Amino acid sequence: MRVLVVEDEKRVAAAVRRGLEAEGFAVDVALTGTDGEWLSKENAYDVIVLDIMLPGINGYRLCANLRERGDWTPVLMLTAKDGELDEAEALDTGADDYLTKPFSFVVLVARIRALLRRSTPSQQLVYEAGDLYVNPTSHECRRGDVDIALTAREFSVLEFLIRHKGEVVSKLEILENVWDFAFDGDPNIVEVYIRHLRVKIDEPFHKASIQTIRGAGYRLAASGG
Amino acid sequence: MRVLVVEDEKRVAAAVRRGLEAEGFAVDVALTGTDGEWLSKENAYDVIVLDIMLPGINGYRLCANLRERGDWTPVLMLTAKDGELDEAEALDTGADDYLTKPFSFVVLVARIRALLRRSTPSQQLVYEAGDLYVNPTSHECRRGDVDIALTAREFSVLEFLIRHKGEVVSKLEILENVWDFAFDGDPNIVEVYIRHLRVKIDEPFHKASIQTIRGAGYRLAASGG
DNA sequence: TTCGGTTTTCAGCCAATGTTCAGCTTCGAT
DNA sequence: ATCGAAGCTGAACATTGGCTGAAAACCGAA
Repeated sequence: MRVLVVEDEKRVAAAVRRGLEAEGFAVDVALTGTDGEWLSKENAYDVIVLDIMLPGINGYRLCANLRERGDWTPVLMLTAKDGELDEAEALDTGADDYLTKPFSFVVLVARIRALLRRSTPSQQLVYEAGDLYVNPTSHECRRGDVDIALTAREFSVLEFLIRHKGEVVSKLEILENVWDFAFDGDPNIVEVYIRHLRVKIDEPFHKASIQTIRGAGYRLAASGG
Repeated sequence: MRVLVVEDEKRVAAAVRRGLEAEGFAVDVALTGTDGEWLSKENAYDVIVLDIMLPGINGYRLCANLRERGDWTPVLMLTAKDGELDEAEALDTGADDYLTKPFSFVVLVARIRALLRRSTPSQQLVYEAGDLYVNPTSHECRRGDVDIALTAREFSVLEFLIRHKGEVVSKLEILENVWDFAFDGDPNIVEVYIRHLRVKIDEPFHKASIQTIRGAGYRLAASGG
């Protein structure tokens, strides 16, 4: 799967690239609208991630140009928090979805997958570890056949853990992937959410699927604890 | 795998080179930012390790220049303990990760591997020596099919030994690789940890996989003792 | 605006881990 | 057989990392 990222803030570009590559996408980055336009003509991408504010050609135009020449590659627009983007305008120019900065990897990847699913149906992702079941698409979580209600954050943390089941993931990795990459609060928050998850998905079932590896991080037992 | 190390403190540069070569990387070292820039243009590296404070072009600039010309080789930034690096700034210029001095080889190598894994997913490393099994990714250790719980330090020491199974490794090497560069405590600590490991991975199984080579160091039997 | 749920901060606590140390044992050279 | 160096060991001590409950801040819906 090839993704083109057009984004001038290097930091965001690098972060997005990292996140997507970790997911197994092949990523090209363009730092200006002009480069982006050129790359999009040269290559066939499966998705284009497009910032609005760009040197050279801006995101709206670039997207409009694509559609103009009959290129219907799914486009995901990125936009700063306030104003800047008029949702209507984005969708008018032919974008398929948009995302407000700052956002977390988990959300970004989810949106991209959603776009891909539209163009290439099939393969809906669900994760399992033992009798633990997590479906990001429908936002469902179950242990055996007991439904478990999770808040958005709790869900993201669990999703990240289960995607890496059996591996140790450090608190920092969790923080970087689940929170905005701009997040600079107390890393203790990860511990707090681990606790919430344990209370919801482990303790009632007398399980211990979330293990602490002191000095290294946490690990979700691949077999469900 | 080719690594470029740009670092002006000769001592650190030499240490890093040694450590990485021992890991099987091909290492080029540049002592100034200018040299580093030139080398990075001439050759295709898999990772670049970049100090911030450099004569000639500094680390930030060098990294920014790379990205500017569309080179997205993973960059790991090195930084002195306090101030100097603003994490945000490092990531702004397009670095993929950063590491605060002093750091240990094991950590450095782990970070580099993590970066490589992002660009080339899959291949998770596990080590074996006879019936002894060590998996750094999941932080698991097993003798036969008995799980063994190790602390972070113990694990690092064992990881180092098993990566060099069959070879004699000196106490100093262990110290330099597992502890921080700057560690200046009692070298006896290595003996202490060897003891801990023997108690956990050998004695219960009536094995003697960690052998003492008097006057030279230790050796983990390649056949598992 | 108020309210309830969610997210985040905070501070104290506890236990696991890391480190030092001093005395002991083993080894090998003489 | 003796001696010194190297290594072993158990215990004491210091430090850190992680846990937890509660309070504060935040946010969106009514």
